[in-house]
Amino acid sequence: MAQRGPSKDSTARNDDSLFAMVREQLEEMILSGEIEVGARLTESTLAARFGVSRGPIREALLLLAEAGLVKMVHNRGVFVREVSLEDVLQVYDVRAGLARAAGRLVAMRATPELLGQLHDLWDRLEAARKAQDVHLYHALNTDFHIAIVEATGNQRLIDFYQMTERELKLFTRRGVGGPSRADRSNREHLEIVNCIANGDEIGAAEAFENHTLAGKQRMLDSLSWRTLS
Amino acid sequence: MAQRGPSKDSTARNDDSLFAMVREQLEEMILSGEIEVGARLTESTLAARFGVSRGPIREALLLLAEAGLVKMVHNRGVFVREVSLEDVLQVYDVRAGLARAAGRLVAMRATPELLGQLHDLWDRLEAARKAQDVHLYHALNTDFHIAIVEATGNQRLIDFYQMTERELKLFTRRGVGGPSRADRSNREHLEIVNCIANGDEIGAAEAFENHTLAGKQRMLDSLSWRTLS
DNA sequence: CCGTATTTGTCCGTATGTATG
DNA sequence: ACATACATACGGACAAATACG
Repeated sequence: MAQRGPSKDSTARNDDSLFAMVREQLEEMILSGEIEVGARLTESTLAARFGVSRGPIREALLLLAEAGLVKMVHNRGVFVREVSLEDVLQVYDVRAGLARAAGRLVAMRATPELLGQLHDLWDRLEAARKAQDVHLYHALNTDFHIAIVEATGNQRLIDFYQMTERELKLFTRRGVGGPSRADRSNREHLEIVNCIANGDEIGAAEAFENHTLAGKQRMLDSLSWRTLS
Repeated sequence: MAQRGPSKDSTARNDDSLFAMVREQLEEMILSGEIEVGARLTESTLAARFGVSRGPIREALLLLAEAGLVKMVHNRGVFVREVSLEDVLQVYDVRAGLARAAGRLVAMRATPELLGQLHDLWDRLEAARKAQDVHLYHALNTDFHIAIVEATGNQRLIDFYQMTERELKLFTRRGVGGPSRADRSNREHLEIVNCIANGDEIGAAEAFENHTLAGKQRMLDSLSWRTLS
């Protein structure tokens, strides 16, 4: 009897293990908003939904809890974590530090390929800004930051940054709005690229750090704009 | 039949769940060196050792893998991770960024209690330095850094810093040696404390960041000293 | 306040995949 | 290269704890 490999009903992917697959799918469902914030995740329900046993489900939930996406309460269950404004502000402060490290490291090992990629991303950011396409700008903005962080080749830095990315996405997925001041944001992007191109470690570190802190402030501004309007 | 609560043979602690208890114990065994680097961790063996089933063992191992202490290979097993020199250097770079964020944040919310604690730690560091007690200095050094990071009240920053702490401990537990230049290290500590006391955000950030990068260099120096001697 | 139902936490059995002689 | 042995990955079932009526 086929005890293994239940053939995965939808979006069949041949990943390492079942719990890794479940983890990815659940993460996507949570971040996309398919599962609402604060909702309860029942193991047996998920097991039926994914067509697997409760074992892999438990393991996936454990990893999601470690990643901060869900909260496990002993003998009570797991719930999608609600990220408060204070949480987000703290995450931004951490990101500022990570960004500084990334800027410093990437300026030491800038390749023509990376600079080309960044310039390309900048052009598309500029286009999105002029077209006032907030969603596209936001997506490209994330890509730009990730590209720099990944270019450091520092795996822990990449992991940490991705963790903050997930947490921020969990917060902002209910909709970012308001005037995002993309003009200033993209000017800062350009300064970062220039510092990297010049091999200016200190400048790149400072620019990326300040860009992150400015992003924190911009998010606060756009939030207060929402409450006022 | 008592399916729950197998009475825990040694060092009985009443924690939340079995997997949390197993995780703590295993982490301690790995970091203390009771389990050697590269060793294989067999589920059934651990299950017998801890007096629990393989379920909680799997979950604990999963968390340890996420923390970077062990490495899981699909359908092969889990092994205590070997931390290379490159890994450690990368961790130091990340810590530099985290330290900068911590310095900036803590200078904004310095309390007399914290300053008293830091001054006390500094005095003890100075005593350990003069007594040339390398082990004590190292332990106090860790306490000093942790105290600053925890004083930020930023939970993610604290978590990230603790992760780097574990990874470094996994590397240096085979013995740090050589001339550690504790005189310069503690001078830098004093500068950090002074900046915090003055509410100098930029200075504290810069001092803590540079102290971390200098620590990276000092570790490199002490390592080359070992290979030469 | 108590009984019942649902869910979590845990244990055990079995098939698959890898390593070894 | 083949067969055997062992460990992992998963599925299923039972007891305790919580939630609800």
